[in-house]
Amino acid sequence: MKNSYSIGEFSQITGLSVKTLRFYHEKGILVPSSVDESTGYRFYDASKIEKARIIMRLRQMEFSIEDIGAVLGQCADEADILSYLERQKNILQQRIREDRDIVRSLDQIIADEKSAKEILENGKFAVEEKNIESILIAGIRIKGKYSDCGKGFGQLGKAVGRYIIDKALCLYYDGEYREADADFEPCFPIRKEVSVEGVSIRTLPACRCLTLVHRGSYDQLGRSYAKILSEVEHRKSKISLPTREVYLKGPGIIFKGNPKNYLTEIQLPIG
Amino acid sequence: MKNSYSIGEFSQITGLSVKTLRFYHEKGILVPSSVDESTGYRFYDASKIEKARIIMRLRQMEFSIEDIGAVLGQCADEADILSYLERQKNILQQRIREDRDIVRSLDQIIADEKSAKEILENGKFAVEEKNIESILIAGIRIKGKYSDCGKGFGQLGKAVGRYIIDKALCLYYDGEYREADADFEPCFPIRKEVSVEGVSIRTLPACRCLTLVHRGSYDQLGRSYAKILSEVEHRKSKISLPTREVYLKGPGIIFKGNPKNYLTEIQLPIG
DNA sequence: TCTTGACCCTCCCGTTGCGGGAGACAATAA
DNA sequence: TTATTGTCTCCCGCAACGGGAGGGTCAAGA
Repeated sequence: MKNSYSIGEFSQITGLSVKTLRFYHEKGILVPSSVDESTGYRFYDASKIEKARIIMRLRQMEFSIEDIGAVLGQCADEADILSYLERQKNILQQRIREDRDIVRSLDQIIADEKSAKEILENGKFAVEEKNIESILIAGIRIKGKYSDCGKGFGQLGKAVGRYIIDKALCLYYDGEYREADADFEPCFPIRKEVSVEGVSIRTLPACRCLTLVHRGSYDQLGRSYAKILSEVEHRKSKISLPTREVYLKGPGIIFKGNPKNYLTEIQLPIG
Repeated sequence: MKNSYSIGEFSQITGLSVKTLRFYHEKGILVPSSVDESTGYRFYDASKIEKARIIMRLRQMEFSIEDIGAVLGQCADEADILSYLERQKNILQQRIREDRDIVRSLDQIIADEKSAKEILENGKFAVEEKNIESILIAGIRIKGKYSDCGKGFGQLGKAVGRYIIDKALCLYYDGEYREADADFEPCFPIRKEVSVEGVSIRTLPACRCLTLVHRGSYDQLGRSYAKILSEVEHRKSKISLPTREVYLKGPGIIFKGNPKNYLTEIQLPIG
């Protein structure tokens, strides 16, 4: 058992690369026991093995070199570094929270795209009668032009973005198309009741609906309305307000995409 | 509404810093609509605003510049980038897992240190009679020298490290001190039954014990044993095997610390 | 028309924790 | 003695910018 190791041997022993050892020397956190003055060769003794182990442990816990320097300078016992440990823990927990938020958005986008793809491939694009379940929603009621709809979704996103669990929809309180003074309500299904100024949170009741999935840009929606309304007339059903549009696939969060592939489900509650 | 913005105006509009815009230009992911040949001034038109927004969204999701370049080159719709999104999600989930593991270790160390501090300050260091609850443990039984104990803990750490929920302990199956051929079992309390080759997983039954917390290095343990055994004799109690030592504070995960502050609870089960 | 201040340009350095490689000595083996 | 490792220092690169130097450009007021 020697008590003086060259940098290569010490690297073998500790598992730290030669480069890393030189770097730690430069940073002053793991200084060789001796350095040959003429050759500059570094030599480490056994006591440095323990120190190297400490540094590795701290690095595994994502401590910065600077922090490790401070810790090694001040502490000899774990009790001394409690504050450092807690700070590190907070930093990591913060990063976990951020990463989780991102993963949630990614999941949302992925799920949305997959279901849209499903519909595009297997959808019938015909009038159907369905039961719609009740959902908890957040909405902002607007009287004005349909083009203000986007603003409503923007506000909603800021207000309850964290709680959205499904695709955007819009409620229409007029029985007919209106160029101006339309009465409608952009909504998001949410997973939790929260109270936000100016946002209505409530449960939309279950209902039986005639539905039709419209494929294409929004200015072509009229055609699909014509189709579904002719079916309503044929059945002599009565529509109750508000009617709904569910935006199965619209301009995405990242890309606007091609309007030809937009999917919108028209839902008309009947009797 | 102009349709040509200087880099400063465009920076105001998009919220991206001038430096960042120049950087994105250099990387080729957000190229100005025109560059004045003589002055080098960059000019952006309205179409770039949307592109800037896309880039910001992707950056928020921690996509690298390189990936963003690839995405922008190949895709125009979210459906096209599903694979990228999933890859990104996996990367983030992996990081979350790693961070969580670190946080767990940190928590463990913090909790251990705090409870050790508590004992150091308020401990009685006298023989006490206590009820010990049953615990699920993982152990490796060893016949040899007490100094092999550390190896056992090492193996256990590798085998069930993820499931450890409390301080290390050791069971002693000999009624007396043995220099060689000692029969003992290093153990960790664990939170989950797992099966590992060579590791015994079982529930240690509850029992009533005489206990004494020893403060100091392990080679001084004999004194505390003398103290507690004299109490046993005084009470005329009978000790049942195995006896236990719980390592309340020993050489830490990071620092070895000062042996004078080590804390070891001796537990002798009585009739 | 001149000046002033705001704006823009390029180029270089710094960040973190190393890894890769060049060119030059040093130590060891055949 | 030579060949092969081992080691040294110095420099560049990474990712995604931020800071600053030193210099040219633009629009408005005097």
